[in-house]
Amino acid sequence: MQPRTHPDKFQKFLNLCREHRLKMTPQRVAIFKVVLKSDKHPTANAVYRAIQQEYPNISFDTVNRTLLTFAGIGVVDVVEIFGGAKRFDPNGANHHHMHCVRCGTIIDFQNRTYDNLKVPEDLRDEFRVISKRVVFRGLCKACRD
Amino acid sequence: MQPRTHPDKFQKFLNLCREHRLKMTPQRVAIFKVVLKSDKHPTANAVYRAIQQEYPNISFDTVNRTLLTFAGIGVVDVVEIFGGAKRFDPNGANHHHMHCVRCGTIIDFQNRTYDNLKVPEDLRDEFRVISKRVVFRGLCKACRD
DNA sequence: TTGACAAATAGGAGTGACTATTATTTAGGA
DNA sequence: TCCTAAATAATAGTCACTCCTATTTGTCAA
Repeated sequence: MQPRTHPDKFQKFLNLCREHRLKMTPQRVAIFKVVLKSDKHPTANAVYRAIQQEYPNISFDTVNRTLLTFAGIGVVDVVEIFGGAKRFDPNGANHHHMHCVRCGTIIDFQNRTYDNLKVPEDLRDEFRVISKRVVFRGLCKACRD
Repeated sequence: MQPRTHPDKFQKFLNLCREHRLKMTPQRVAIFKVVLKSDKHPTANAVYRAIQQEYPNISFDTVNRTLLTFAGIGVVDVVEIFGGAKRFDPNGANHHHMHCVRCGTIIDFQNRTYDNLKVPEDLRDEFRVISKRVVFRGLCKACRD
């Protein structure tokens, strides 16, 4: 049941669900495992298609609703987009994004300096910041040529 | 025809359209003026509803297509979102965004330090950066209470 | 100034991505 | 084991585009 890799992530997932009184269904486990394994930033539909291999009778609505529930309790993140379907991110670590304006690919990258950006003093009264991210738009190597 | 304020922005708009061989139709002028006046980050539908006051027969498709055309030549920007309808931004100046996770409001803010973020050396080979933006997610003052 | 024509628009149909509804099933506590 | 609230499957409905086609209109060249 538990993936061989990421045992700590799976445990953290179980703990978050327990904290929020979510029932542990086989569908939820399967959805979590698919998102966790994905190195991209899958849409609800992409997760749905992957899950169907194992659960042919699962409904899209269940997948989508579950992903939104997971986002609500911090199991996954919803990623910023410039239109189109929502994308989900299992990457718990702080990271930043590059978006290719031509092919739509989103590339993660790490940067300690960006992680430590200070929120300007005058904004702290207006806004409680939960997450910070630097977003680049441009052309990836393949699309640049 | 030309808005009293922003004469330079309107001229820049005309120049960009001419450069790209776009015909200057009354619909395009009206759409540009609506987006320019908007201090929010309107959706295509919001622009459509505003335009209808002046042009009751304009079609949604014309508004949407025109906004995408404008985005393509740099007259407006498409703003990062976390789902839902595309949002457009007339603010030519470099700026950054705060998104309220509860009510969805997007607040612009200026920050010189963020404007001058250096793109990491090792990414410059992989990606040609066109724009940079810092994106906060959190709770605005109204939703925090 | 006046055609000619490619570009642009209006209206409407079609598609993808959710989102709501409802009957049925099930996880998890008493 | 039983009960109940939560979760799911199936499906209908809504929203945000996106495509298609007939008609109109800027723009340019004569």
